[in-house]
Amino acid sequence: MKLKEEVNKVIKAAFDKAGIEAEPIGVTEATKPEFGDFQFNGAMALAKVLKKNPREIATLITDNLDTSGILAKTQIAGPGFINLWLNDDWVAKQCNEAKNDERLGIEKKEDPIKVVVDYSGPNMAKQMHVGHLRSTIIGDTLANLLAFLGDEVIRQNHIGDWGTQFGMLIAYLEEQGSDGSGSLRDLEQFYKDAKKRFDEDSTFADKAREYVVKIQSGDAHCLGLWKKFIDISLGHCEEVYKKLDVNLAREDVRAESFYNDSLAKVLSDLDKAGMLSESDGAQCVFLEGEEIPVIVQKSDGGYLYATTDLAALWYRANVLGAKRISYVVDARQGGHFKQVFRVAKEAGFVPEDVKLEHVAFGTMMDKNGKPFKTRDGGTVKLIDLLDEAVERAKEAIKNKADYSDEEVEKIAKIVGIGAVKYADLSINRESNYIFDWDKMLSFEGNTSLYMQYAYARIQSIFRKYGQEAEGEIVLTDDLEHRLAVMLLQFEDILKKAAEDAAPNQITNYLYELVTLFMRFYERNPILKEEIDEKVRTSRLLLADLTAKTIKQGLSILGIGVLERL
RNA sequence: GCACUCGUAGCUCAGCUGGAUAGAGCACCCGCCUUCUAAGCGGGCGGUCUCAGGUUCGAAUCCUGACGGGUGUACCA
Repeated sequence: MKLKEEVNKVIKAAFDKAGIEAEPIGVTEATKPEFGDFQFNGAMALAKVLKKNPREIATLITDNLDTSGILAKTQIAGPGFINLWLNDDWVAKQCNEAKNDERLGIEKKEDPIKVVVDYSGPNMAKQMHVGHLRSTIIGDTLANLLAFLGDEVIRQNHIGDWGTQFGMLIAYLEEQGSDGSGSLRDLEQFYKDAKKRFDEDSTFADKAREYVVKIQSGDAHCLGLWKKFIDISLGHCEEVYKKLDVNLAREDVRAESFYNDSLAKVLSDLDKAGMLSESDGAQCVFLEGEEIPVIVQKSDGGYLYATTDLAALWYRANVLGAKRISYVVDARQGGHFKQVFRVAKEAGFVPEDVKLEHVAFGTMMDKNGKPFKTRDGGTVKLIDLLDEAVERAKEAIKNKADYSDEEVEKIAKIVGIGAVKYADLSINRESNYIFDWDKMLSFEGNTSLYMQYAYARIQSIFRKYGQEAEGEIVLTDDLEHRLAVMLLQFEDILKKAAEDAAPNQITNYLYELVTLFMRFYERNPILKEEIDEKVRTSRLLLADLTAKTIKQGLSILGIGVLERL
């Protein structure tokens, strides 16, 4: 239900009827319940244009507002605010329609486009650490969200599998024996050991350098080793994805190496476009207004990540046919993407109508506001964080109820992982954020558990009720009214969140929704004997729609719900 | 130096297409389980929205500047 749009239509109709030629600005949610459901603040702005005082204009508008349909009541307040109350019957009717619809009344986009969401992008030479969390889950959420709204989403995992360090790594892998899966269990350690070997033994170092060249020239033996290394390394990532319940599969992997054969063409195309110039022996693109050029080929002939990104942009726009390409990458790469996007557009690699966006996110800091490191200067491994989250959830559940071990496992996974994801998704992605182990694993207040708990409570009501609720939603008080209106806002929220690529708008909404529901739950009993049958049915249905909305919202965030908690 | 970004309660953060008395969570204090799950609900405490100008009927929100944190700044990704 595009709620705002419906209300805006009513305002527009009033404008037409009143003979006001200006296009009305959109309504906004009322800032307080006393001010109704929505407010229209356009009267003040029109004062100058129409040369009338704002209250007069507000009166003119309200006199022409149709209060026989969507709206029940209007009110002029302050300098010329128009407060709008939605009609209970109309709201109830919309809720009734939503509850009978699989998609909760949310239509699929009429004009879907292909969208590439580039996220996660782990480096194959390194263990995934907490810093990779944001890209992975923000990207996954964005992909889920766009897919739900109807776009054709193409997930792309641009893994780092190419570069000089792989010579060293595969040389070391070879030395460690044929299988490698054992010594590769801890990639961080493996890298350190290989590096140590590289630094201490010149014969090994020479071999490593030789292997780099060999992989790049397609030597079968080295390529085989490299593939094995990537396979094992990617397997580690997939273990994390599985634990995180992230929708990234093998077929979404489009590694750096995939673009290897296109790099020379990137250069020649840039040259054809007359954008290439040499500087200090390197091939560069100088952009107007930019101090630093985009280097696409080093003086030694090697290519750089800008070159790969250009090849990837070309591929995504022309082969995959994407109209929106979203890179969910650390904000520190903002300068890089700004330049690469410009080069891609100016060189015609990407058509004008394709939207390129860097969905940037802030850096993780420690409690002192310094870039995050563990005490010993390392990084917190993502897999350890996830395991710890599940462990803590387990502890919290154990003394709650008499669950079987199996149930405890299942619940702890959903609760623990949900908490970690929610903690990350619920903050504005653009700001830096402080990594706080305890906060991330907290189950109090604005956490995923709060939503899961509300969901479980609702399911519990239905278990107790023991039958399907048949009937209609009828709103009987202000709290039910507010809850119902909030439920109808779901689509508006999702649309905005998709546009802004901002998962925290969804968490904010869910939190507010659930807060309202919790109050409703406390104040408006459902199964008590003295409750009128029709009221009971209506409340049951309202609770049901709330549960479905929570479930759908959390599902977009990649967080599960439980029937019992 | 230049560029980007952030600065809101003791702490962690919302709010930023300009709107009415700036909101949560945590922490602290008080109240609520014979009544649908107390991982909950209600109430209290807590703010010169970094500072100074400007635009506006109206600024936490937009603009300019200062200060402070973070980040980036040609052959790593």
